[in-house]
Amino acid sequence: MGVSERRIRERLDTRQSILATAKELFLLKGFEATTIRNIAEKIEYSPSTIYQYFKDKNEIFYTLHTESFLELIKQMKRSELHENPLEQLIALGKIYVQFAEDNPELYDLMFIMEAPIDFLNLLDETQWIEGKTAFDYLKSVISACIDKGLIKETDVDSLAYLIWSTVHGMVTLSLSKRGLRIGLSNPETIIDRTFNIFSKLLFKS
Amino acid sequence: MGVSERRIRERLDTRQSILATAKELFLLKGFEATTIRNIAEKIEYSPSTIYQYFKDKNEIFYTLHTESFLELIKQMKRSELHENPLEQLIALGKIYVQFAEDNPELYDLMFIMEAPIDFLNLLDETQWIEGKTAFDYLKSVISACIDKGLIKETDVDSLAYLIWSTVHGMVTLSLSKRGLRIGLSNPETIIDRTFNIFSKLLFKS
DNA sequence: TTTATTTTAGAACATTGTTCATTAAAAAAG
DNA sequence: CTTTTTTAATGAACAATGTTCTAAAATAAA
Repeated sequence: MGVSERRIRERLDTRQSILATAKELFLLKGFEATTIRNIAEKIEYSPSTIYQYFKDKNEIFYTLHTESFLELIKQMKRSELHENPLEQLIALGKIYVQFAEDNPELYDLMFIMEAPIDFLNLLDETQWIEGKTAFDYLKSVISACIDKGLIKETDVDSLAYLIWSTVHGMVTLSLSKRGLRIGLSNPETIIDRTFNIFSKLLFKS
Repeated sequence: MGVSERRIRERLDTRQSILATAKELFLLKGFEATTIRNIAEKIEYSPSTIYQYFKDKNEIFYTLHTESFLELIKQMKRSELHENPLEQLIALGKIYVQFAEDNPELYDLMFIMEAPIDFLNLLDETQWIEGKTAFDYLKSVISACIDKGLIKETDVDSLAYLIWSTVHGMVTLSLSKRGLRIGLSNPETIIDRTFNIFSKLLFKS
C-alpha cells in the first residue's frame, strides 16, 4: 500500500510550503513583521495547523537557519576555483561578505538572532554543526596557507577566529546601520578598503 | 515663583526614574522580556503615564543608548593613562571588549539593535553622534600611532574601521553565542588569543 | 472659591504566539 | 458498503504586548 507513503509525502510538502512561505515573507518584510498568521494565510491554512508541523516559531527559524548554511557552504566552495590557497582565502572572505549583503535577513538568522541557538539548547545539542562546518572549512584554507609558508602565524584556531571576527564585524556594522553616519569619507566603499588593508596585514607578516 | 521650577524638576525626576527602572529591568531580564507594564508597575505608575514622558518604547531605548555611550567614552579615556599611543590603542581594545562583556545588554542596545538608529531616523538626524564620538576617539589614537611611525598603513579611516570591526566581531560572536560549540580547544580564552595575534599583525607590519 | 491646566489612571484596541476542544477527512477494519 | 479508528485541520479562546483615548484626580492660577 503506497497510501502511507503518499501521506508522508504530502506532509513533507506542506511542511516545505510553510518553510518556503516563511522564508519569502521574512525576506520581504523582515522577521519581526512576519507572523504565524501571515504564513498561514498565504498557504491557506489556519494558524493552528502550522503548530502541527513545527513546535513553535523558533523551530521555523532554526530550520531556515540550517537551510541557509547549506547555501553558504555551497557558495564558499566556489573559492576552490583558485589554486593558490592565499587567493582562495581572499575569495572566501569576499564570498562571505557578498552572501551577507545579498541575504541580510538570512545572515541575521544564521549569525545574530538568538532563536536558532536557543532551539539548539532545547535539543541538547552540544555542537553547533552548521557553524562548525563553515568554520572548519575556513580553517582548512588557512592551514593550506600556513603549509605553503604564506602566513607566519601558526595558531590556526586564533587566526580563523580573527578572520571570521573581522568579516563578521564589518558585515554586522553594515547590517545594523552602525557603519554609516560616523563621518567616513566614502562609506559605500569602506568594506572593500578595510578588506584590502586586512589582507595586506595578514600576508605581509 | 519657584513653583514651575519645582514642577519641571519633578518631571525630570519621574523621567529619570523611568529610565533607571527600564535600565535595571533590561539588565535583569533582557530587552524582549521587559515590558512597559513592568516598568510602570515598578515605579508605581500606570502604563499610560509612561507615554507622557516618552513617545514610545524606542525613545526609551534611544535614551539609554545615549547614556551608555557616555559611560563607554568615559571608560575609553582610561587608555590615556598610557603614554605610548601603541599601548594606548591596545588598552582601548581591551577596554572596549571589557565594556561589552560587563554590559552585554547595553552593548546590544548601542551597537546591534535597530531601535536606536530607527529613532535617529525619526529625528532626521543625519549623524550618529554617539557612535561618531567613539569612532573619532579611536581614530585619534591611531593617528598618534601613525605619527610616531608605529603603524605603516596611513589610511586612518580604514584602519579604524578594521580595528573596530574586529573587536566588534569578536564581541558579537560571543554575545550571540556563536563563538562556542564550534570545536575550539579553549573557547574561554579565544578572544584574548585572537586579540594578541591581531595586535602583533598590526604593529609588525 | 472658582476656573484653568496639568498629570495620572483605567478601560479599551488591535496584534501577537500559542493551546485546546471539536469538527472534518481519510484510512482501516469489519 | 458500514462502522470504527486514526489523522488532520479548524475556530475559538487565552494571556500578554505596545499603544491610544477619554475621563478623573491633583495641582496651580485667578
